[in-house]
Amino acid sequence: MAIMLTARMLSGMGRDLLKESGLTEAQFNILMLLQYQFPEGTMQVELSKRMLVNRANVTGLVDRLVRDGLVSRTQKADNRRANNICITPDGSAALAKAAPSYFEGVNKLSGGVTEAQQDQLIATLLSICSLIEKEQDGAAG
Amino acid sequence: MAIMLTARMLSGMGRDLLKESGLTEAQFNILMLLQYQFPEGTMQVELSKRMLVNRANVTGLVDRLVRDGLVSRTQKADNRRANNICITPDGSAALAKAAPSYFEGVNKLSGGVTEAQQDQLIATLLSICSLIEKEQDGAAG
DNA sequence: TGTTAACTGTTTAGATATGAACAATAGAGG
DNA sequence: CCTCTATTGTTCATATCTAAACAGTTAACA
Repeated sequence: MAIMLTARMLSGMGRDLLKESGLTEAQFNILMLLQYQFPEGTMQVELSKRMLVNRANVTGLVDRLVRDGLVSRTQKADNRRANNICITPDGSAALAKAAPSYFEGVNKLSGGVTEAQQDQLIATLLSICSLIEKEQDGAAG
Repeated sequence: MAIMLTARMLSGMGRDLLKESGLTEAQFNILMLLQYQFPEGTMQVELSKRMLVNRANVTGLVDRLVRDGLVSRTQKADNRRANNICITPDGSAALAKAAPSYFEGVNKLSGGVTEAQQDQLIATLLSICSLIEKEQDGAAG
C-alpha cells in the first residue's frame, strides 16, 4: 500500500531532520503533545491513545525521557493508579531546539503539493481511518 | 501528520487480519515479494530496498523465516558475498492461507473510497515521495 | 457493604527497526 | 598484479512496538 511506503519515507525524513537534536520521532511526538496539548501534564494512557500505540510502549518511552530529564513522572493525587507526565524545562528546550528544522523540512513538502491536494489527501485519509474503525467495531461486535 | 496516523491504523488492521495466520506484516510482505516478484529468489539487499528498511533488519527477518521454514537462504554461486532468499513450499502455503482474509479486509477499505479518490490519493503520495527523495539528495549533495 | 468490572501502569517475551562497525568479497583502474 | 572502493551480510547496542499476564486502584451496582 502506497500509504505505508510513504509513511516509511516520511519517517525516515523525520529521523534525518531530528538527528541533530538527538531526539527520536516518538520522543519528539510525546514532547509536542505535552508542550502544546497538555502543558499541565497528562496520564500515560492518554499519550498512548493520541499516538495510537500500546500502553506498554508508553511506559518505556517515558522511562527513557525521564532518564534524559525531558519529562517528569509523578503519581496523581486524585488517582493512585495514574501517573502525571509533564514536560520539563529541559524538555521544552530540547523541543525548541529540534522543532524549527523539523518543520522547515515538513514545510518543504507542503510547498510541493497544492492546497487542494492537501485537503483532498487529508479528507481521503480520514475517511479511510473511519472505515478502519468501523471494520474493527464490526469484528469486535 | 495524517499520513503517519493512517499508516499506523492500517498497520494495526493488517496485524488483525494476519493474526490468525501467525504471520507478521513484515513476514507477509517478504513472502509476497518472494512469491510474486522473485520466484527464483533474490538477495537480502534487494528485499531491504523494496521494503525501505535497513539491511541489518532483513538479516533478522530472514533468520526468523528460515527458522519457521518459510524461506530458504543459500549462498549464491556467482557472488560469495550474497545470499539467495527463496520462498519454500511451506512459505507459499502460509501465504496462500493468509492472503485471502488479508485482501478481503483491504478491499473493504477500497470499497469505501471512490476510484477517483484512490487515484488522487496515490498521485499525491507519489509526489510526496519524490519530494522526499529530492530533499534527501539535496541534503546529501 | 461487598462483589464485580473497568482502568492504569508495569513486566515479560518477542518482533521490528536503525546506525555503526566489521569481515569477506567483488570490481575498477593503474 | 595491486590498491582502492563499493557491495553484501552480520553483529552489537539501542529504541520502538505488540500482546499477554499481572497488581493495584477505582467505579458500578446489586
